[in-house]
Amino acid sequence: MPRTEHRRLRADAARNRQQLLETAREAFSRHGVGASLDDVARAAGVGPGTLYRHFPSRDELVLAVIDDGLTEMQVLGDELLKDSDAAHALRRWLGAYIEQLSVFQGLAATLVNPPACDERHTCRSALAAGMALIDAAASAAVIRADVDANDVLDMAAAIAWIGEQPNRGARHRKRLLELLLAGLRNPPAERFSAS
Amino acid sequence: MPRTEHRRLRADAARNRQQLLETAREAFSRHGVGASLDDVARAAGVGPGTLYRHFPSRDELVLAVIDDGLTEMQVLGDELLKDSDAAHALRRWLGAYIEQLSVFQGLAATLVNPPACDERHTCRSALAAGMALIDAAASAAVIRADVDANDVLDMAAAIAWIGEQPNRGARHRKRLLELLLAGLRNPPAERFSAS
DNA sequence: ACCTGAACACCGTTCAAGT
DNA sequence: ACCTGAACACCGTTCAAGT
Repeated sequence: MPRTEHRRLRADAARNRQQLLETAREAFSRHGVGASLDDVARAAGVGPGTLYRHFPSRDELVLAVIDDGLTEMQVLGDELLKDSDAAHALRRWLGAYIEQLSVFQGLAATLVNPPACDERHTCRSALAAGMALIDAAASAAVIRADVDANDVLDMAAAIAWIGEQPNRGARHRKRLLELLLAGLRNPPAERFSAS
Repeated sequence: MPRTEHRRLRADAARNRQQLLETAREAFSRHGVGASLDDVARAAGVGPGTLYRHFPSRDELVLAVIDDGLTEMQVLGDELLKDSDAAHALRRWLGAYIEQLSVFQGLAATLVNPPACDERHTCRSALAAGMALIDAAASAAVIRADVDANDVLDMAAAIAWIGEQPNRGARHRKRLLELLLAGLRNPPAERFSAS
């Protein structure tokens, strides 16, 4: 069952909520996560107050819209954890994560924002799955053991952020992911003298 | 002479322009580059129309405020180009560049945006200086020769972007820069099988 | 040539009134 | 219990009138 109906709602309220989610997805696709919430409410056929009742903040609405995608990230992470090739598993997951953060313009910022992406959200489960993969790769010694897993996830989000800038796209994301992976794979600076 | 007076202006116009720049710097420091332009104009003692006359867009104002900082980046780049240690020079410059992009919340996005950072701006000279350093490092074989210099600059901006997110800061930027440098220094994936 | 500030359009958010 | 939509505050942007 979809997590978007986890709470018991009156029939009309559930319908409104669903309608808001669909309309919001459409609006975010077209105009990014900064799309006008007034327009969303209007297109969903409800008053602005109804939107705010269901989703107290923009971030809340954004996270609800991509809830399914985040669940997929978690499921994928759990599956890839069984993969015997930890390096391959990590690359796959990070690639998928970056693409997930790129479905709406401005989405990366929402996921990187701790107040938005808190314990109540699927977002956290997705990140936890990613951290497990990073840890596994470190244990298998296919990446360095001295990197902070949160830094890796931050870098992935940063790559998605770059990709959503003008004149950039999927190709850039791929290249930058390779750059990140190269940095993970290799020992810290030797030839680079500190400061 | 400061580039902020490159055009001849009537005395009162020049004074207004200078006042706007100072007030804007203050506002951007406090509220990020998204600060209210109305407030800036009010605090500078001019009407909103005057602000728009001097700076047709927010990006234009932002770039004017950090113009000196960008010039410093260019000068630093030119100096470091003479450094015999190309790896050290690159690290120094990228570190300074990341810090420069972190002086205001949201600044990194402005610099990454091509329509904002175009040929008329000091911003381009700064980026050119950085690219020269990257090329020099590649020629000296202290970094891989197959990385796109623009990707490196993008990554630096992305690191600054991460650093301006909640719960992150200068320490994160340092760590992530090391991660980037490790990726530059080392050959592309071997152990990581493609796809 | 430059400045002023009213005016317009738009948006997020709240809340009293309704069902 | 939930919805409605008017109302409020705020902001970017323009432009006619002024000096």
